Amino acid sequence: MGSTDSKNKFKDFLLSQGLKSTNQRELILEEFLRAGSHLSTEELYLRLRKKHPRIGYATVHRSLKLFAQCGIAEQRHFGDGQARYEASDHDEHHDHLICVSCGKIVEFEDPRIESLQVEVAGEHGFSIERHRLELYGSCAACSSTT
Amino acid sequence: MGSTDSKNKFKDFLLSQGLKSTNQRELILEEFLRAGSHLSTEELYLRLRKKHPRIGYATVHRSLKLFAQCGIAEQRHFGDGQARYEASDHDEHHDHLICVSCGKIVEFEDPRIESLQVEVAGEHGFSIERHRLELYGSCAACSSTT
DNA sequence: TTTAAGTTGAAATCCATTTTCAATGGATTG
DNA sequence: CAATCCATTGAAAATGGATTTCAACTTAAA
Repeated sequence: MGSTDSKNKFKDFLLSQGLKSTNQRELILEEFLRAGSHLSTEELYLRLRKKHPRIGYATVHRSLKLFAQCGIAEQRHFGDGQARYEASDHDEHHDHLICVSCGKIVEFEDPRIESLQVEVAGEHGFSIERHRLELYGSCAACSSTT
Repeated sequence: MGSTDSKNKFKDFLLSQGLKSTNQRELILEEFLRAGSHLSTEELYLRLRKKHPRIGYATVHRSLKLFAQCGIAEQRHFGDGQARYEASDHDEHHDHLICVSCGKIVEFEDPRIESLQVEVAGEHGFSIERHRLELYGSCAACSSTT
């Protein structure tokens, strides 16, 4: 999904909900899309503050929630106690590899795992809505350093 | 792993760390083993309080952390904002199915998924230490009620 | 404009978790 | 057994990320 698509989708969302387009929301969305994935609220706030010191943490927080509601972002938790957000890519679901040493996060997808999940859930009478798969370990760089 | 094993393992752990066996720790461990899986600190504390009103929340919290350190318990997060603990079963790893409607938690394991995880991680140069796989959806009972 | 309603940012609040600290208790030593 | 040392306990306070409050400010519709 291109960044223009996301911006339009967000505008449509605001309209449809009777919410307003504001300068802050635009700035926050732009920085969010520019910054790449897996940012915490805090990190996005700090990045924004460099150029726009008047934007408050609460507004960043509220905007990220709106992005998630609208479907252009997704909230994640990787066990460090902070929520992180990533830009949605609705065509492709993906899971995460997290390096416990340097914090690097790599996305992957594997249809074989996906279908096994559905199968296993079915055996227990469950129908899956969503799932979370995270692999924690050492990336190539960190493995070779040890 | 039997409950006697866990108790012995915990005593050995305390000794090896220069920590002390106390009445509270024994009571908390017994209730933890008796109560079954996926309890939050709060839930365990409330159960204990019925029979032992003098045990404090902080002590329950600290004991659970000790159980985890010692390897007889594991901490989990299922996205409801509370940490949960379950008794370790070191022979068998397992993952979780969580019903988003009634909160029911079912454990499962699938060696095929496990080995695919190792394979996929290897393709990205990662060596896995641990992973987390959670499937969220509706259990049989909740699906039929809708 | 004018007006009604949503938005903003600083500060306050929330809530699970974690820490503090004075009192208490376990275990080692003489 | 008594003395001593040091870990433990529990109530209360502190912490930290997430969320809400509220008065001032914007936006967009009339």
